[in-house]
Amino acid sequence: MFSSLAFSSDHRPGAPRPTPWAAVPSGPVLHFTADGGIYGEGDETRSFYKIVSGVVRTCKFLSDGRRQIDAFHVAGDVFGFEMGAEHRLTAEAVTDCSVISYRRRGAEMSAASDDGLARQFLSHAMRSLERAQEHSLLLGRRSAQQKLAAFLLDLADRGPDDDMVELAMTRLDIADYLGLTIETVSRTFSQLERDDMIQLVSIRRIRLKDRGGLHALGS
Amino acid sequence: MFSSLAFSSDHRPGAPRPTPWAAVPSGPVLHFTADGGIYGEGDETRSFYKIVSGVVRTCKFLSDGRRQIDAFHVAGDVFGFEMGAEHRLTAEAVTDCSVISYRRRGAEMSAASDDGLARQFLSHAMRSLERAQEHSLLLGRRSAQQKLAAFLLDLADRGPDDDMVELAMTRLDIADYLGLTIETVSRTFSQLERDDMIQLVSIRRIRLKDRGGLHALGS
DNA sequence: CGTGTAGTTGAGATGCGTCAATAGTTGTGG
DNA sequence: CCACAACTATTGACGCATCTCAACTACACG
Repeated sequence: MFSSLAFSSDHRPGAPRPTPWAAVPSGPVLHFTADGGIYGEGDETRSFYKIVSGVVRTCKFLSDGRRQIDAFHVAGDVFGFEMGAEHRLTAEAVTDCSVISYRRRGAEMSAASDDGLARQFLSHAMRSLERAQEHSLLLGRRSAQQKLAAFLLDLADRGPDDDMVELAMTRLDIADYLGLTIETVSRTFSQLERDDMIQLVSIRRIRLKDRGGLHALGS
Repeated sequence: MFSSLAFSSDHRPGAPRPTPWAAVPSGPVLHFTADGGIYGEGDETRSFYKIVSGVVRTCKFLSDGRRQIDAFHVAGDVFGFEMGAEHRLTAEAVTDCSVISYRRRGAEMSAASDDGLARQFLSHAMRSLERAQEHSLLLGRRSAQQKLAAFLLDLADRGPDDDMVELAMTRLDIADYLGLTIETVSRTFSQLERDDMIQLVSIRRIRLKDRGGLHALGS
């Protein structure tokens, strides 16, 4: 099953969402423009963040410039929470976005006195772990078609319309998330359209015409 | 850097290790023989485990029988700790091994009253997450040579001898961990030997002849 | 209406998978 | 100690999925 695909949100439209980190003193709301950097690998972990609006990617880079995107984060998601002194990933805005920043020190002190908060952090970490493990299965053992199908189904599940997907990210982002090249992503979209499983309505809009078929690809 | 490769232990020989989960009431020590199942995906999470001796793998299966090994766990490592009611992975003994089982209920109750314990769980989850993310980078963006080189260097780092690696697992296990086939693993070992970077002393013993070269492969 | 960026498509190369044969290793029983 | 079976690993030949390089197209923005 492709229940998660290592996205960072369980948010479903209409589902009630607990107010996270209520006890953590929050900092200002920050705004970033598309492709703007939020923090880099190795930066000091002064804060972590919760998205108000927009999409954020967290990723790692190889020395040759290639990139592996770890996850896409959407409204309500928390990212950048670390135990160590440095961020292990880079965070960048995929679209224009607004995020609330929480002071790390504040969170740690709160956790020391607020047991429920420690629980929330743990719960968050375990959900992230689950997604990372699902993502490993996808990266290690799936074909390009299966990767794209799972990706689209996952996006559809969290969007408002079950059959229409709005892509916030470029083909390059998708490729770097799925461990492919942009050419393979593009060709595979075209192939899925020829197979009548999807319709490329516009460059950033995809209609799922055969969810059953897409799901079956990943058997 | 290949600092971790998603293995589950930071243990270095001789390094002091804190006694984890001291406040959790521990159950009996269990013994498993090589290739024995410890728990399966979907099993109720009654317990989690700490390894006394031996090696354990945690993995997921696809419907076609293919497997993605998530991590190899060695003495001192904790595995099987979950938030949900069911295990999301399968755990199997790679070698004969002994593990201490901890009752989940006990752990949760302790965490509710023991703040330090909640912290330890969080710390464990964050380390697992870090490894899973490193593993995703490896699976998504590395060649077979780079995967094997990183794997060997990681094993060497945690073994007693920096230049000699003892493989507890079969080629199939290695392949399923790195997202390859046994043939590719075997061929790549042979190629690395031809390139004078390693020596296949015996089927389960590999001498690293050029750590610098191996490291450089992953640039 | 040009210019730049993002996406698509094609042709060819290649790395890894698949299938198949061989070799080595381990365990068992005579 | 040897013979045999079963399992594990290696090697080769070949095919295919994906990557690479390159040309072309579509769209956004001045």
